[in-house]
Amino acid sequence: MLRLSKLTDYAVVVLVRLSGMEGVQTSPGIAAATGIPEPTVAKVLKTLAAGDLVCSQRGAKGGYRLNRDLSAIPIADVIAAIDGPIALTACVEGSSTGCESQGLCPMRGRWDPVNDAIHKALSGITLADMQRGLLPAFRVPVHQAALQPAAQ
Amino acid sequence: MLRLSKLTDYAVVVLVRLSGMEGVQTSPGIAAATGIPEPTVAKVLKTLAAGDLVCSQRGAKGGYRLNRDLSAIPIADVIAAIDGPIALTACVEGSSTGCESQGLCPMRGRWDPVNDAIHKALSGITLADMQRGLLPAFRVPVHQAALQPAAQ
DNA sequence: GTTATCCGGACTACCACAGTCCTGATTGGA
DNA sequence: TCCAATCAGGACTGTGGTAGTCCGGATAAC
Ligand code: FES
Ligand code: FES
Repeated sequence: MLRLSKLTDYAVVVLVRLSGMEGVQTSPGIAAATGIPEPTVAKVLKTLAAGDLVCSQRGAKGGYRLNRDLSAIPIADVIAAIDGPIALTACVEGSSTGCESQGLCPMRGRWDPVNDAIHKALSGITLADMQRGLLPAFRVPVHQAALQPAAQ
Repeated sequence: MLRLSKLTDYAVVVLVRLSGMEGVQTSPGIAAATGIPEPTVAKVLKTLAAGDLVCSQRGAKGGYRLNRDLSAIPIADVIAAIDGPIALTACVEGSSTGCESQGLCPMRGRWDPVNDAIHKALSGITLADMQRGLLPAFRVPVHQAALQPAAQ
């Protein structure tokens, strides 16, 4: 299904929420604002901090703050921070678990360009792009029939 | 990691192998030629047949045969046949498990353009492209046009 | 000193995937 | 006619990664 982890979805929500305020925001505050469980928000934020997407301030009155503007954060960075480097298959470079049939597989290295294409695609969309159209989202009725991916 | 299943990798290998010969080929034959375990090859072929990528001939002297040329099979089709419809997150259309916070999540529907961009990228690369290693490197359609969920 | 917050990790439950195998249905040939 | 080869479709199990939670410790404001 080519699906990315749910944590990445949360990360986008959290990052967009972080961009709204100027000062630092705490994990419980973001959890309350987004509806995501608090421990999960903390986990996401810690991972994002490790990926240099947000910076943290410890101690009382501490919290998290965006490191760059939303328009400077491509989705590829979020995915890489949460899910690790983008590696479609076990055979592309950068994958931890090497492929066992690298010696005789005729497709060796063939996935690399595909992987690169996806990476480029995800690097071309920033969080600011995703945020666009966010305003009416609160009152939009439940409606998901915009796309029909089963048209292959 | 945005990884797709290993079965999809096998499927590409199997399909490329199928394109080499003219007549039908059996599961054990392909397994021997590719080094992939025979039951796995059979499973992949059955799934590909269900997706109309290959056609099968039952009985003695039976086997599998490509339904279209490699250049007419985009990778998106292979992924869709093996891994199901491309759905990055649980919130995009086509996902089986709906998102539980659809009612109040501000990011609802925001992943659809991203998903569509990936789908377009994968539809622009065919198996023939992968076989040759020559890729239309700049056919990655991720620009402003891809962000409008009007196409497809 | 106390309190609020982040840090880093360990921990478990769960589910999708990978891989195998079995029982039929179909077809060609002996 | 009967048999052998082959696909069809599912059931089955082990494994690995993900989701989510929790704890003790470090840090900084008050
Ligand atoms: S399957 Fe890994 S190199 Fe081909
Ligand atoms: S997390 Fe599913 S709609 Fe936002």
